[in-house]
Amino acid sequence: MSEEKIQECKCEHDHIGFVDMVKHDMPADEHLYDLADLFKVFGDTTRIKILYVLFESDMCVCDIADSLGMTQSAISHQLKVLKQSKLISNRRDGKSIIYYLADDHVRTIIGMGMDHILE
Amino acid sequence: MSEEKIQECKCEHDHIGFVDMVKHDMPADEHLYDLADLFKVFGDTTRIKILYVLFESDMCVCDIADSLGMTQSAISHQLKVLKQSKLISNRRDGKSIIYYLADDHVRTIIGMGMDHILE
DNA sequence: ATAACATATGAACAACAATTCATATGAAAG
DNA sequence: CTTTCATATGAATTGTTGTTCATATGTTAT
Repeated sequence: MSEEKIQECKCEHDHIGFVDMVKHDMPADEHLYDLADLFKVFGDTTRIKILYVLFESDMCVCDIADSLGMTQSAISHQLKVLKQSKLISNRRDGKSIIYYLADDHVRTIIGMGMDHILE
Repeated sequence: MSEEKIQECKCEHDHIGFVDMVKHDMPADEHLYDLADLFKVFGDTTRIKILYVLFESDMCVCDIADSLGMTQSAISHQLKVLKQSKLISNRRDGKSIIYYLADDHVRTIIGMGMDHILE
């Protein structure tokens, strides 16, 4: 046990009550990690830009790279991250791979974020 | 200009059209940074846990630390981050500083995230 | 088959972020 | 005013992440 590492303060608030309440409604650790990982994906301007680009139209990798003025490799790495989070998906079209938004969660989440920063 | 660093692909899609369209609807760089910064805040399990704790009740620093089994210092550092993003706010109550959720964006954004990871 | 092209990937490097530890601040009680 | 307590902060450390560079994969066209 590493309980002794955490200092107990002596403030007058109801420790035990809160701790129990929290334990009850806190999601499972696994879900908390997944949730943080999802938000991490939105926490990078390159990925946000890619998502905005895909708001407009399904698009191949090289067009995304050109649109953002970045290298194909950098974009490809980030597309992989976005795909792992199931925010985007892709299909082949001839030589190109076309990426597109997987569902509407992306728009909603980014919309909520925008609402907050624009107060 | 560093335009020559970015390679142009020769795929048959309508480059110029897309680039223009994107430029039109892409938010200003400043907003994109703010947006990414906001999501970065949600991209850490410690901060997510703190927010969940505050869903239950306004709470002082030491109670938050105890609830999560973490040191006061670690929590205090993260509370600062959360406050800078205006997700939480605080008030003094005697010797303690009580933190509380600043508005309902937090619940909505985390709710959207949960929706996505739970498919 | 072979060449050309679009995309993916692995390793390396640099920038960043989270926790710890030690200590500072600042309110409250004696 | 001095002590105590709750919180804040700075520096150091360690782990993580984004881009670049070089190269691999796999499809299409000749």
